[in-house]
Amino acid sequence: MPIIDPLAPNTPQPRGDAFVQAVLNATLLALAETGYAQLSIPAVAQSAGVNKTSIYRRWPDKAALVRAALEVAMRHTDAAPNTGTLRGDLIALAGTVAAFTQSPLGTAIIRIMLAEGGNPEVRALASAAYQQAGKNGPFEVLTRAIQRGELKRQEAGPILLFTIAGAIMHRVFVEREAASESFIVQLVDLVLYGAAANG
Amino acid sequence: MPIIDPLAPNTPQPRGDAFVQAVLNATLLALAETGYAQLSIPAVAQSAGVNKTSIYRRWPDKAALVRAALEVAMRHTDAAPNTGTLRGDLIALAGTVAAFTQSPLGTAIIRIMLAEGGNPEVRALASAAYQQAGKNGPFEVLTRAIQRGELKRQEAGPILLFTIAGAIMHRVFVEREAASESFIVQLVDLVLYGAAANG
DNA sequence: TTTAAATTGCAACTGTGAGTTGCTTTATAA
DNA sequence: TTATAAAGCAACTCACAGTTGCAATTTAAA
Repeated sequence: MPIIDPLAPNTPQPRGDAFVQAVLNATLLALAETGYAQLSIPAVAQSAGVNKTSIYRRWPDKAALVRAALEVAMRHTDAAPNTGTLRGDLIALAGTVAAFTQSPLGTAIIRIMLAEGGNPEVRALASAAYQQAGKNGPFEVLTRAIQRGELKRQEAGPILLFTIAGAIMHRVFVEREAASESFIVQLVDLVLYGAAANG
Repeated sequence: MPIIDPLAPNTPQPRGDAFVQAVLNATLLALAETGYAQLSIPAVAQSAGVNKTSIYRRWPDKAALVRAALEVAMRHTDAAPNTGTLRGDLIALAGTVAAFTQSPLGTAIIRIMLAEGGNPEVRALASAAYQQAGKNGPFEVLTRAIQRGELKRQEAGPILLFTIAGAIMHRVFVEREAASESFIVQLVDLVLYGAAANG
C-alpha cells in the first residue's frame, strides 16, 4: 500500500478529489484555530468527516499534510495597486496586508512563521506563503514612486514596507485591535511624513 | 499532601528555596527553547535535576508553573531614558525593546503572546510582562517631547511607539535579521521624519 | 454491465509520554 | 536529637498519536 502522490499525472483518483479537498480544508481550519503544534491528524480527520487511517496513508506525517494545505491555499497573488500616488498605493497595499493578517488563514500562517519552534520545513513554507502574499506589488509601487520623485531615498523603500507590515502585526496580534481603514491611513501618513510633521 | 504556596510568610521551606530557583530557571529555559505548547513538566524536571513528582506537588499544572516563572522573571523595569531630544529617547527606547525582543526570555514571552492558542491566563500574563517591559518609560518620553514642542500632534504618540515595536518584531521574527543599532536609527528616523523627506 | 484495481472505512492494536499514588529517604527547625 | 515537611523513587493509569489487517466501496475501463 504505497503512499499516493496526489500530483502525479494519470493517477486514478477514484474518490480522491473530494477527499483531498475536505482534508486540506479541515487542516487549514485546524491550523487557524489551534496552531501547528496543537494540530492532531485524528482531530483533522474527524473534522473532515474522514477516517484518520486514510490521511496517514496519503501524507506521511503532519508536516507533509500542512505543507500540502498551505501550497493549495497560496495559489493566488494580488495585483499591484496603481492609484497614481505613493500614499494611495501604500494605503491599498496596507489594506491587503491587513486583510491577510486578520484572515483565519493569514493568522495561521503568521503564527507558524513566528511562534512554532517546530518543523523548519513547514516554517520555511509559511515564510514563503507570507512573502508571496505581497510578491510583486510592493516593488512595483516603490519603483513608480521613485520615478515620480515621491521617494527620494531609494534605500528607505524596504524598511518602509516592513515597518508597515510590522505595525499591522503589532496592531492585530499584540494590541488585539482591528487594523481598520482609519488606522491604516494614520500608519501610512506616519511612515510617509513622520510624527514630527505639523500635520 | 497539600500544595505549598511558595509566597506564604513563615512557611518552613527546608530545601525549597534552591529547589524553586532551579525549577523556575529550567522552566524559563525550556520556554525559550521549545515554547509553551511543547513544554513538558517531566522534561523541565530532568533539566532542573529534580524529580517530576516534586514539581507536580508544588504547582498544580503547567500554566501555574509558567505563571510563577514569568512572575519571578519580570521583577525589574527599565527607567525612562532622558537624552534631551525625542529622537535620542526613541533610539534608547527602541534599543531596549530590541534587546528584550532578541533575548531568549523575550522571545519566549512574545511567542506565548502571539502564537499559542493555549491557556488564556498564561497569555494574559505574557501580555502583562511584555507591556511592563516598557511601562512608564514611553509615556514619560512622549510627555517631555510634547512639552518641548517636538511632538505637535499628541495623538500620534501611541501609534508612533507601537509602530516602532511592531517594526522590531517584524525585523526579528519575520525577516530574521538582527535589530542592530543602525537599523534602529533608520527606523526612528523613518517614523519621526517620514520616507518622503529628502534626508 | 461487469470486473479489476485502488481507495476508504473500520476495529483493534502498539507505544509513548503526561500525570498520579504510596511509600521511603532526607533535610531542616526546634 | 527528634518531629515534621519536602523531595525522591518506582510503579501505575490513562489519553491519544500512529499502525496494521481486513472488509466495504467507489471508480475506470472493458
